[in-house]
Amino acid sequence: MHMNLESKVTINDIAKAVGVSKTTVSRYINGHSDMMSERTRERIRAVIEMTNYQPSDIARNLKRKNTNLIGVLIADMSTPFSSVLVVSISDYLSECGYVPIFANCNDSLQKEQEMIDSLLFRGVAGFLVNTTSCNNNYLIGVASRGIPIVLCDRYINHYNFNIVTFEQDAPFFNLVRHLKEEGYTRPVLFTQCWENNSSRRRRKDAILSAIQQVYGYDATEDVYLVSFQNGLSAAAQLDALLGRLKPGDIPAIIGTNSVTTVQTYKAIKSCGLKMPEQIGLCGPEDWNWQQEMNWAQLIEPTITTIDLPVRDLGRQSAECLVHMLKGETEGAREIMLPCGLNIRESTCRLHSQGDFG
Amino acid sequence: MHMNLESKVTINDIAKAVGVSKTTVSRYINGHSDMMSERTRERIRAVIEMTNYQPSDIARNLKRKNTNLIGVLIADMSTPFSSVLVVSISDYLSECGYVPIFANCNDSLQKEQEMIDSLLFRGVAGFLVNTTSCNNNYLIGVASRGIPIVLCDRYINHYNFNIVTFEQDAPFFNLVRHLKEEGYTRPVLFTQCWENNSSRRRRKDAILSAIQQVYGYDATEDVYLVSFQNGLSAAAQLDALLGRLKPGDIPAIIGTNSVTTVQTYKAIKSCGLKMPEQIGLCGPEDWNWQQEMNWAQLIEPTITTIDLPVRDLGRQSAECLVHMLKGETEGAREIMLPCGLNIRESTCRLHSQGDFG
DNA sequence: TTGTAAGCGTTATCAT
DNA sequence: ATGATAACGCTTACAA
Repeated sequence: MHMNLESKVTINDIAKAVGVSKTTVSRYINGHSDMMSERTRERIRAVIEMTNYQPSDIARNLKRKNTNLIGVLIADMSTPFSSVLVVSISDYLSECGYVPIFANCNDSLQKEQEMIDSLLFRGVAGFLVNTTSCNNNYLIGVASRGIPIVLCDRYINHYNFNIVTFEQDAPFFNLVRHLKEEGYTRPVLFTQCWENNSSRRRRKDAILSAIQQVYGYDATEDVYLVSFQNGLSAAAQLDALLGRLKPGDIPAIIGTNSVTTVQTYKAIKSCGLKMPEQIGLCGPEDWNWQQEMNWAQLIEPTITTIDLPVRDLGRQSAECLVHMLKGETEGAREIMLPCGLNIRESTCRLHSQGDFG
Repeated sequence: MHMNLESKVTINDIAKAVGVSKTTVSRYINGHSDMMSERTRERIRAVIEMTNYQPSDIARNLKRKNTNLIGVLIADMSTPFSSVLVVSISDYLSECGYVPIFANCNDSLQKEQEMIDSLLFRGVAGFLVNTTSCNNNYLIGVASRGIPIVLCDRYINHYNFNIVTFEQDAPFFNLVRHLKEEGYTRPVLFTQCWENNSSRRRRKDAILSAIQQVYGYDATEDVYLVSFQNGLSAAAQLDALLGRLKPGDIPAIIGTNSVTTVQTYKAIKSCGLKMPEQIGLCGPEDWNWQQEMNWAQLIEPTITTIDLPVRDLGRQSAECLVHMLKGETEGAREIMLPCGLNIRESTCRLHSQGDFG
């Protein structure tokens, strides 16, 4: 059975029932029972168990002037990426006795600051943030007051935050090399705006640098900005790309996130291009849903992806924050999570008959 | 600019600065400034604004013995359904000044009860629950202590909870009628286990009843249990179905959730059946992602779905709970949200040339 | 080994 | 119209 639901039992009740002062009970609760008579200890234990007493977090927090609340700021909660992140953060923090409070910032810097304020007044012990902006003085201000902050897959300029990100260079290098091996002569980028999104920007840079290394030229000209608002649809950009192709060019498009990649997939399909023969497509898979719903394996052809371990991202950043909260920090550092490469049909011109998972 | 980040200012500081007692300041904060001199009121206002003072939630909660915390229990946070739900609940509650605390129950009744306990001790003001079980005496116990609870798309037997669900009868009736019109002679159900999932059970019943009405027979025999664990894969069940078909039967499969439907899609594809000609497929779309990532429109053929307004579910149940918290309740009631029917290629045998969005 | 008492930042009950 | 003062449930010097 569970707690006595009738009336909230307090430390006073326990003390009275046992016949000791509440100081003694408090000591017991907090594990300072070393210098306590075995008899007292046992009786307190018994009564606490019987009554199913649990100390009030609220009173505790008031006294200790700290809470076990963690503010978690998510740039845009409505993405598949975020939902995986949220689950993993939530699972780990509650394992450790912390309570995550999630705040959806809707990609608005202003909303983000409001949330920070509100969470601060609520007394959160630290922040886990997948922030909206690259230049976030407000967050820097909070950090420099000594409030523990860990960044999830985001950079902020001019300040050394603890940070957990995905490894970019190696996987994108491998991907680009694969594209070359498959005979694609023109690797290009389709990306949403990277202005205020540090991880998008880093990804773009990593890809350009991989192309530089593998193909030996600067592909900056082949970065296509995709947007879902102002006419820069994937379809429009695909048209633009096709128009700029030289004779003999075989293009391969790298999307910088799953939405862009999916939109590009649709565009390629509807203009009748043969994939992977005439054009290749690939992108990161920021979306570790149950295998049962994996779009990249559902559609035809299946899509080559770089596998971002979003669950790990959540867990590791939460772990890192918990370390900081316990004062076990050793200076700002960056954790880079290794990413896998899932080669699938959409980029395999040569062995189209191959064995794809 | 934002709050003074230097030191937490308390009601005492304000009182001292203004030169009044903290009682007066407290009155001001809580809007009991009716019988207060204009002068005092104004001076308090000014100092509060200057210092950016905000009363401590913790102290407040301790004193008032209630909090603005809402426990939100989610059966399985890792589903697309849940992630949409979480966002909408979060958005609405924080609009109203409440703080949602999400708990992932991992489909475990035990975990759910632990979470309830922990949240109760933490002092949550109420619960929003998408619970695991149909028979949840523990939850009933909590409810009968007067703690406000609203159920999201879930039923619990033997107790009248406030509840928000999806309308089932009309949309499934329309769907089944559509199947008949398209010439499918054998509507069948593919569903995961409904034992402990009240909404799955209700959906199954609604579909069977629709078949009864439209086709005039009881299709209980054509309910196929799909599982991702013990050999009852969608592929295996599809085999079973095909084996039981009579000459001339044209089957249409109705999945009870998106995962089942997607798995069935894969199975149909890999056994080479022509869809929609030889077999139909449809299911609910419990997954209102950005339109950009909608699987049902991404794959070929596109899939006919019943559109469950998950965002509305979250918002309405949160609204309902807030009403209860404010004491504006008028007895237990059920809100049924209307669902749309998206007819797409996968069930259109007759007008396969038709215009599908 | 245990207890007393002060205080965390509020609100609420009396007074004045 | 405003102020003392006592809680709320807990922790922590300091005492004993």
